[in-house]
Amino acid sequence: MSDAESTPAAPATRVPDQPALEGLEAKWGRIWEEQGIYRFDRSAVADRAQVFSIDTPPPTVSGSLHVGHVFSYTHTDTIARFQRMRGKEVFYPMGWDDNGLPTERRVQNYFGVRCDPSLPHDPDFTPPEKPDPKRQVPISRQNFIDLCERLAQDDESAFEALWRKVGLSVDWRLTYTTISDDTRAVSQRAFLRNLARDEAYLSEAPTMWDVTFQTAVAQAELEARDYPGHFHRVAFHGPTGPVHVETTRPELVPACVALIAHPDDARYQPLFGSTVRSPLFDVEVPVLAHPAAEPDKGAGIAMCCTFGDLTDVQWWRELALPTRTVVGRDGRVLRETPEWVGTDAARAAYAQLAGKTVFSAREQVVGLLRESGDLAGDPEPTQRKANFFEKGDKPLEIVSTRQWYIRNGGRDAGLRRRLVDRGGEIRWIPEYMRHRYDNWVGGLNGDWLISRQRFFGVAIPVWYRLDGDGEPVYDSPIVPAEDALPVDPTSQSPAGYDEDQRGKPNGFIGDPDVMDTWATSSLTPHIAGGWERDPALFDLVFPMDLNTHAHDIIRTWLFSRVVRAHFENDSVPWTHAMISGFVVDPDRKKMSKSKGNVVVPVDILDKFGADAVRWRAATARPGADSPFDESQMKVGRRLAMKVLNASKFVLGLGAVQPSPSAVREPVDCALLGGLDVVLRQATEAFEAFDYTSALEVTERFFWSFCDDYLELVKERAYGSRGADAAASARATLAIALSVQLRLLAPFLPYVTDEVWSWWREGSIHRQPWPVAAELGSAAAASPDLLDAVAGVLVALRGAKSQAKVSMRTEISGAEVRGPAGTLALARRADADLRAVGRVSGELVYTSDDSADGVTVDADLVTSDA
RNA sequence: GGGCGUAUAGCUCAGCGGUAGAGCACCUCCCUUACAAGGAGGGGGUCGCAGGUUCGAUCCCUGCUGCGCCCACCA
Repeated sequence: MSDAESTPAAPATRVPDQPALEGLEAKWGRIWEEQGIYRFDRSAVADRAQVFSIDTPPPTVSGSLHVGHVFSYTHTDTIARFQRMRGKEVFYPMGWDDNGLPTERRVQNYFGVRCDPSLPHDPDFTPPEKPDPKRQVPISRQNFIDLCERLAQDDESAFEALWRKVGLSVDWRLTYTTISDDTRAVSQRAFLRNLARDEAYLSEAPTMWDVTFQTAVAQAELEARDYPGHFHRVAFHGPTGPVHVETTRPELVPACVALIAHPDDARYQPLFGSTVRSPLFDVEVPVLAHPAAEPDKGAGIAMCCTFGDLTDVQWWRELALPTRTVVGRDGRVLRETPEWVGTDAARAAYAQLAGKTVFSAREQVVGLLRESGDLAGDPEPTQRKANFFEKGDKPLEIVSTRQWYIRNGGRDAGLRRRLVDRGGEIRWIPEYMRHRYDNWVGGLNGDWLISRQRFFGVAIPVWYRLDGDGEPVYDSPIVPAEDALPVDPTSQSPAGYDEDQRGKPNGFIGDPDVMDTWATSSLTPHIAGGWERDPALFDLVFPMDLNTHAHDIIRTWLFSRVVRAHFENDSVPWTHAMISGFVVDPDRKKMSKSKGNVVVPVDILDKFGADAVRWRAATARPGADSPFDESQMKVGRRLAMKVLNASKFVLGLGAVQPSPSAVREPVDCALLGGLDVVLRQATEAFEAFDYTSALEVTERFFWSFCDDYLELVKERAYGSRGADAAASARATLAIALSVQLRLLAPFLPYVTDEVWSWWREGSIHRQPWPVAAELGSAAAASPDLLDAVAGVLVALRGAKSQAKVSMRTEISGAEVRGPAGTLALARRADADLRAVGRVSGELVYTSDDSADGVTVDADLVTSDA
């Protein structure tokens, strides 16, 4: 068969005998880090056009990463790797969102402590050994913040380890956190600029308030949830008899400031302008008309309280109603009897509510109303929606507080329109995600509330003068110089004041609040890109090229960055937004801890390997939700294994020299012709951020390369038909392997770099993306020939399979029937076909243009024949 | 109630004016010296429903229905 001439020379390769996926992640993770494969090298960059910069979401480190995160970050990574191979210098930082409420909450549970800002700092404090969540130890603000930082660092290490395992090609030198000094300075600087331009302002107003965390929350953090309640038919005492309202919140009767019906509602028109008295509390309230009242809701007349819901706020504002607050910031009825509760009986009734939670107060009021005869009938159960803080578990109250806001168009149609237009400057992938943005921005009904009454966050960098009576002067805050940032106004004094003037008349106080974490993460392009810290860098990376995350944070993170870049840079923050779907459970339900259907990424990575998980992630198109299914991971694993085995085989054939000039056999030309098509399609898809199609087209080619082409030419590559024919096969195999490995590299970074290292120098991830020129003149060949040959090959195998014999079975001769065109092509590979089919005799080609495909009539040489 | 998406083989998804595709699962076969976490072959679909446009519709249009997500709905 093979003489000395045609036996492949010992290849200069380092192919292991038993290639395996195990261990690749540790091995390559280490090498990539040591060699700085993914480093952003600005010295290699002459201008902005050579950079591809990515704004990737800083995960909340106190939370947990789930498979959906792995998918979404992998999507980004495939693009990053493609762009890097295309010759771009990729700016791909990772951030950790470690400030804010989630970290505080985790610290409280983890260490069993709570923050009491009135306590002094204890430098020797150590957290309790056995945290008791029910009896949290009160500690000072500084001690609390120390614990937050400590725990965040642990969490960040764990997250980084996971991302490294996934194979994200981030430059880990660029990592930022949202609580670092640098970030706090950026966040405060941007805020001060907003303040100076009147884009940020302080205002006392009714605010959505979480009673558990005792902080204000923003519109974007609201979540409407079903909440069981009862309709109570309650009688107000009118001039001509009772006026019944229906309410789910009878405990707010003492907070009632008006009854309101629709101006056209004939039932109540006679009452407009008159007053009624509230039951139990005997407070006189007007009956008013307002178009927001809905005649077909409840009794058609509503009890307006300060504040039961956002409609109450609207009425209160538009009808200039008084404020009668009865629910405090702790979610309990105020202990002190309000001055508007006048009569002895009313005061006695109020006393029974004072200090109770709204829930207990409600029961109490219902009892009292029943006794007084002001409750008509029994309360009717109802399921209603109530607004919750997305991280909270009690319905929000509305309380009037002084808060900082950043304008976002919620109260300014012109600004709102400009921000919608900004959305139009961004290329959305998929396109329809733009609607989510438009809907959200178009539906805003208030500015962005950024202050939080919490501790572990970026301080609002302002102080307030105290007047001669020690009262704060809120309308002219004292601000620090930008070069003094970051500042902590609760421990540092403003310029021109001494610390001993803090809290004294004619002295100052620091703003005690911190900014919400979104107020800081809205600046990630600025934080990562070196805004005002490294202007040359910022010019190279901003506006960034790509933003990616799942669709749930379009309204928060995405929108807030658009707002900040609009104000600060008069620009979009990035030119492309690629939005991922969710990984949902097999029933297409959202994964959540409470449902117990969360898949832990580490488990799945350990079980199938990073390449397999990445493959599965890449099969989820942008925007599309993906049901989690382990059997899909197996397919990715099989592909990764196939890459190892097929490569080993190809290299073992001595196919190591990708020299296009040696390619002359028709089948070989056809293969490269087909690869040329694939190369173009994959490149085009990647350029359009369609990583799924890039993978699909590459993978389909790769499988047929393995199943058909490789089988077809292996005998020839061994030398069965002489040196030139062998050289043609080997050159083709080497070219095809080199190109396919690079096409697969963005998806399977571990196996492809492993295989690359067997025969080439350097990391595959720094190789140029393949181009048609590498294929030589064969690229122009039609792939049809290979398709025709594969058709005959399938028919030959089918004949054996149908006869239930081994594929090794010899065929003494066979008749191949099929369309003339197909047969003419197949004939050109007659020798290869006979070799792979083990046809000892002749293949007779009989044209039959009526045939659908190719069929084979084979004479099988069986042992017992 | 408004918006968006989606509906193709048991499952996950491609296709998108010209006689239905892939992978998984299933069935049959093959231990073949790259690969048994493999290989080969095969069965399986009136492309959600009803209209319309067209020579022709899974594909375009209209309506309906189911599912999912976002928003609104707290009297």
